[in-house]
Amino acid sequence: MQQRIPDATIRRLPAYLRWLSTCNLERVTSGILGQATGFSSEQIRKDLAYFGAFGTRGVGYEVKALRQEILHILQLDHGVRAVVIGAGHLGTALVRYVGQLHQRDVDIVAMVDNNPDVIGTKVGTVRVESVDQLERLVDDYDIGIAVLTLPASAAVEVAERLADAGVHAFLNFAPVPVCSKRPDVFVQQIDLTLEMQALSYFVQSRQPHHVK
Amino acid sequence: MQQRIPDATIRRLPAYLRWLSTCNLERVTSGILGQATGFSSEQIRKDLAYFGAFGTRGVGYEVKALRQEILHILQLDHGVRAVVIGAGHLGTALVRYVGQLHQRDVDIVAMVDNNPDVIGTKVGTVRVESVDQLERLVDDYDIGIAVLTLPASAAVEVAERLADAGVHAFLNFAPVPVCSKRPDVFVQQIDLTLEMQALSYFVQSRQPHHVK
DNA sequence: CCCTGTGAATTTATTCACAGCA
DNA sequence: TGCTGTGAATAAATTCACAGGG
Repeated sequence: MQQRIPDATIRRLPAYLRWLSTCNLERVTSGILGQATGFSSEQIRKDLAYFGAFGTRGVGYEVKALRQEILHILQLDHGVRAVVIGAGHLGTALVRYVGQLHQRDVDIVAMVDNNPDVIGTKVGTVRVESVDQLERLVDDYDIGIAVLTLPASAAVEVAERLADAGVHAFLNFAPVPVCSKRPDVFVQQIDLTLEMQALSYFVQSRQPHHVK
Repeated sequence: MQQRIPDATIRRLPAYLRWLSTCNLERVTSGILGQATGFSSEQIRKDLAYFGAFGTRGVGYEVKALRQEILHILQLDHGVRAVVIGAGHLGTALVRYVGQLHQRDVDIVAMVDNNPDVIGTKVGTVRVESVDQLERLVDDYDIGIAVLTLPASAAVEVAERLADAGVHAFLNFAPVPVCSKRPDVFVQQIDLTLEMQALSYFVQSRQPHHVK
């Protein structure tokens, strides 16, 4: 074995995981899981087979064991800690939203802002820290992921600081590319206006397909 | 001509568009545009060539003309109207966020909620309407896009109603697949917890690549 | 016989390489 | 010469098809 795992596979695993966590079944087949998550059964079998043979032929997969397996693959059994940079509308909304879900796989341990009025306040159970403390925070909490919800003007510089401090994974809501020159850093861009503009095309073309 | 346009191409066009709208240049080359947006110059040339030959050999592209062309391709010169369903933390944050950007290509004309306390209030300039008025709203404003920021429990049903009313494009923040049985409906899923879980994998693997 | 696991075929997307026009 | 436009080559992802164990 030991071949490279497709990106696309990794992105589907969390969807499988969520369904497995809420299905209340002992066993599933790739067909059932596919129905529930919207992917084809072959795709699911192929995705899982990259990591080993977890199923039983003629029967299917043990839900509990499969769930553990995916948690392990995604390194969610270690517990990953994240910071949200920017305590504006979007940042606070995300923190509250994630807080509502009882899901402690990825733990948001702090928020960061530069506005003295919000530094020291709390959003749910999460404290807002000063951006001056950024490096210390990353170090103290062993931060793996940073969620960027700040203005484009500030995002590039702060991302650079975070990367220097050892954060190698970003979820970037700022409408600007960050750390694009750093191959050691993984950036997932989420850009609402861009998504909506792309949707505009698909509205008219009415193409018969779904995107995950 | 008249071949099928790759999805991936359509998703890149909005990024080109944004940069063209803010670059303050007369002309660009595919190389410059690539540098700025993080894509390769060949990819940009190929993307644009699907729709015609807009450039001049040895020179590059006329910024203003190219911008118009992309607006037209994405149907953003028509003006597309959107509703945000759910006036909770996330919904209001999104509306404020998009309101801040002066960008009237996709116009958020209303929000919808079922909570009597927020119905009738305003988020920025956008009014919150009752979910009872959903169908009338879609019809009156000729809504093309719906942004779903409501609980999973309600999302499926409301999406179905929207689709019946004629909305064929969704940006779905609810952690549940919607309208998966309707090939005429295009759904772009955005799922924060799933994205973060996938990031967790990439943190450890430190793969040298970027995702757009 | 059912459902997994997997090579092979196909489709989709990206990169290369260069011909051709300003 | 410089940069576009594009066929050809490559790489990535998905679907097919079926062998094989329970």
